[in-house]
Amino acid sequence: MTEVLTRERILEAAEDVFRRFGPQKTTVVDVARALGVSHGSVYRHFDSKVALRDAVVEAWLKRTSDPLHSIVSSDTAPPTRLRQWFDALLKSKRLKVTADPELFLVSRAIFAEAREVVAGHVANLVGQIEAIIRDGVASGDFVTNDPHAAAQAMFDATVRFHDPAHGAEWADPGVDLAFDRVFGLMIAGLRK
Amino acid sequence: MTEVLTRERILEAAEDVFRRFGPQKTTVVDVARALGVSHGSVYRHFDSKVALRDAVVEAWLKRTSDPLHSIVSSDTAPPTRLRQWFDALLKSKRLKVTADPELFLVSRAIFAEAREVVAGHVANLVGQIEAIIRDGVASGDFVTNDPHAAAQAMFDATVRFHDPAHGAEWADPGVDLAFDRVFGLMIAGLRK
DNA sequence: CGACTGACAGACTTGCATTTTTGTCAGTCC
DNA sequence: GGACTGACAAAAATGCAAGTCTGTCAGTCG
Repeated sequence: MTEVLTRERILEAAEDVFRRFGPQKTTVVDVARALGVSHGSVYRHFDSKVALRDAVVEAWLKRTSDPLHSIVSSDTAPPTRLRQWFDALLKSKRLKVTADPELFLVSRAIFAEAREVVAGHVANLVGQIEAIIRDGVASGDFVTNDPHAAAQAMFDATVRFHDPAHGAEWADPGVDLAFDRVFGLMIAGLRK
Repeated sequence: MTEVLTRERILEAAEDVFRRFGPQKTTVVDVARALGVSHGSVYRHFDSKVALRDAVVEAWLKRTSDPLHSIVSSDTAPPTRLRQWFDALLKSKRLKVTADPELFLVSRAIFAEAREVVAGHVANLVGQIEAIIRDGVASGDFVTNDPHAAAQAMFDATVRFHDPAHGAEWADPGVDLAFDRVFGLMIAGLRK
């Protein structure tokens, strides 16, 4: 009758419970209870509560970067595509602040702890920017002899608009204008 | 024999005591004791402990922006001058993390609270960048029809390198390279 | 008269005893 | 035999009583 307990079932249940109670307030006994098992069983799949929390946030972050892939491989002109990509990234980040404030707060903490969960996520995003820049170089829209460095630079320069540490500033009505200015300067640099 | 109690004398004493004990741990009675007065007297000059703390941090931040003025008005070529200015800013910020970790931590908190103390500091810095950009436009080194927007963009794009929220990342040996990439892209955007 | 004091109420901290939670592991059960 | 349980020790969180700090204000003192 009962399904076998898998990593995936635990992750799903944990995300639900985290969302209800906030990750700070939920205990691994709560997660186990939601699955109808003892908390000892959860420890067969995750070494610690921190590992579980990180895995939940990782999956949640992955759902940010996945839909952006379709923009990367669209056939819009690279400068416009780059803008669409960033707009989608920022929109998704802002949605997360309002839709999942609890998980957003944890991701903020995890970013600060510089865990390698985040390094993977960032590398993925930078890779996507790089792909668009390479297309732009091929089409003659962009000029750069190091697309990877340019992609890193764009990611770093837009930290204020996508890093959870700055989440509070996104409510300010001036951020859109601020992003516009930064994006304009970057794209001018790429167009040379 | 005893001097009159002034705002300035309180600020000086408070900064000293904050540096010793950390602003969290120092009480206004401690500050008053350092001045040989009762804490009630401190309240004649500052409305609250928060107001005192903000004033101390304001003075401390002002000492960052003041020495940068001499770079703004130097006669180095604008692109080089802009780089020197940023190098000086980042160096000073990093010095503060190590030299005054206690005050640095408070400034982090104050930045997050978005107090208007910080708005003034930022406006000042952006004004300095703007002045260098205007010189660059005059000399033909830079092309932009909105030097103020360009200055704001440069400030926002370098948030990762000067905002206290990112202080922990400055220890990473890769930051210098990261700043180089961002600065290179921005300057290319200004040169057009 | 105005700079300054210090007693005071209420808000906020601290320290500590109690309870909860994490993480382990010997043992059960299918 | 391997998935799972639940009693257990150690670590961490909680609540709460006692102490400390902030901010005020009536009153002193030169």
